[in-house]
Amino acid sequence: MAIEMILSKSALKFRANLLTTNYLLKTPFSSSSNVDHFEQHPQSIYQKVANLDDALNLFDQMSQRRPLPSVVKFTQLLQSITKMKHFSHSLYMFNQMCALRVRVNHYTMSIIIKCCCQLYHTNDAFAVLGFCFRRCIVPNVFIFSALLDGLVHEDRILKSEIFFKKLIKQKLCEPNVVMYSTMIKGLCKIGNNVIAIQLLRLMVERGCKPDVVVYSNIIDILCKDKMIDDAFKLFKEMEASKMLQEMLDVGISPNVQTFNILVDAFCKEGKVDEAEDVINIMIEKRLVLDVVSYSSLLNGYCKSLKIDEAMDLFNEMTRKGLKHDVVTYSTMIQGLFQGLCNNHQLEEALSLFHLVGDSKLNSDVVVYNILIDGASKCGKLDIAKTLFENLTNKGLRPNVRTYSVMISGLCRKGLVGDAKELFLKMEDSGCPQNSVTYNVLLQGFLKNKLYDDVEMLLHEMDGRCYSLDATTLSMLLDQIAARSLDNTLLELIGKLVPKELMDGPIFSPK
DNA sequence: GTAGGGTTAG
Repeated sequence: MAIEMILSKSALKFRANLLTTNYLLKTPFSSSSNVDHFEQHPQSIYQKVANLDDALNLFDQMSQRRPLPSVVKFTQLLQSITKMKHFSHSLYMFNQMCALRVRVNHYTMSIIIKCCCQLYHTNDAFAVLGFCFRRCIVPNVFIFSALLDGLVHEDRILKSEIFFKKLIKQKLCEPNVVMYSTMIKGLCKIGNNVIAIQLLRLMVERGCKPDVVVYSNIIDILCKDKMIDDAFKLFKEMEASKMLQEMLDVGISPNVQTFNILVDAFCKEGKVDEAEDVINIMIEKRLVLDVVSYSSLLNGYCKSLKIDEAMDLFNEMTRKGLKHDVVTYSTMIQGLFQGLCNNHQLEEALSLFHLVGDSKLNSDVVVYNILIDGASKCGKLDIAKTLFENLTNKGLRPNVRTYSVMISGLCRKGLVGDAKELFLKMEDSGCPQNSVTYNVLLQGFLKNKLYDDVEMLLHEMDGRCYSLDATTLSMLLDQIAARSLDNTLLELIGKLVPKELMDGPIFSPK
């Protein structure tokens, strides 16, 4: 079978440490009862567990029932945990489900694949396909979408394109609107907007009707594409309205979210007044503004440093009964930091953070990243350090951005030794460094005149195929000009310069 | 009972 071809390579790479392959493959077909006697919980409880502890307790209870609750209930619980982003716990629970011989199905497998992907183990996710086949679960569009999203998530856009084309050519799966939307997002991620728009045309040709999400995405990328300079701004706006017209032509009315994209686009260009106009049109059209509409405008105010307006809007949302979520809090906190970084604002940001209390809103690593970065940019490294410790104490795992902002903060204070130590700790903590981490540390070394370390790091970057960002590059060239660095390094540096910096925008010739 | 659009690092 053709699909075995897709599996063969990735299956070999399957790492047993994530999902114990042998164990999974040995688990015989289910003997889980079709009759569900676990009815004392209302239906919704599996989908609405409040936190990880509750979910794990519920899972224990369910596991002890005989006969076992249905796979639907197990899967719903699995999904709740996945939505809370406890991906490793989901995988653990999946293993337990298999041990209990729950007859896992398409729903279960698409969740498991998503978990692997979110943990940056997309190769393992592909290997999970082998498990599906052994269980006679023929991958469907949900499973393939999850895999495609995994490749996009890992920035393996070329791979995702190949995979997507393979699915179509070998008739393994006819992509639906969500899958096209994922592929379009991937293409946009690497600035391949032209191809993204071609794909929009292709999906129409193939009889798949783009929906508001696809159009919103296209409008979004047309609006915020930084590759196109100011001269093309007008074109972008025209193109955006053409899209709106097309949407009307195919009978999709712009909804709140479509307007949201326009609000967002205006805000990102610093045109808050125009964004306000759009909001007013929405109000005229009696569209109910949702948390996303406000979120975009909030972001607009913050980016334009109109912090008072942002705070007013933030409070207005509460008055209108809209619930703040992780994104609105993050945006507001970020805004408070983005001001003049004076003590007053740092305090305000921190008090907002504490105001949230003990909810999941202040257990979000993104919020911590913003706070840590903000605090260290305000010169309050001690606060940044405390936040970093708090995060770990809460059982949250710092991600690559957390480490990068911490390393950057340490270097800013000249604590390069500590920065280096943290940098080395990353790999052991299961959070490998990326190109940004390298650039941050490299800048730290340069600023602190540690030229031997600079050279060593450049070689490591070469080995990992990472590239230099514009700031690091110019700092390196300055040091070479000043003869602090040997000009024999130029060849190595040349290898580390990304093509975009040399030639400007690249458009795929395909 | 499944998936895709709004927040973070150089």
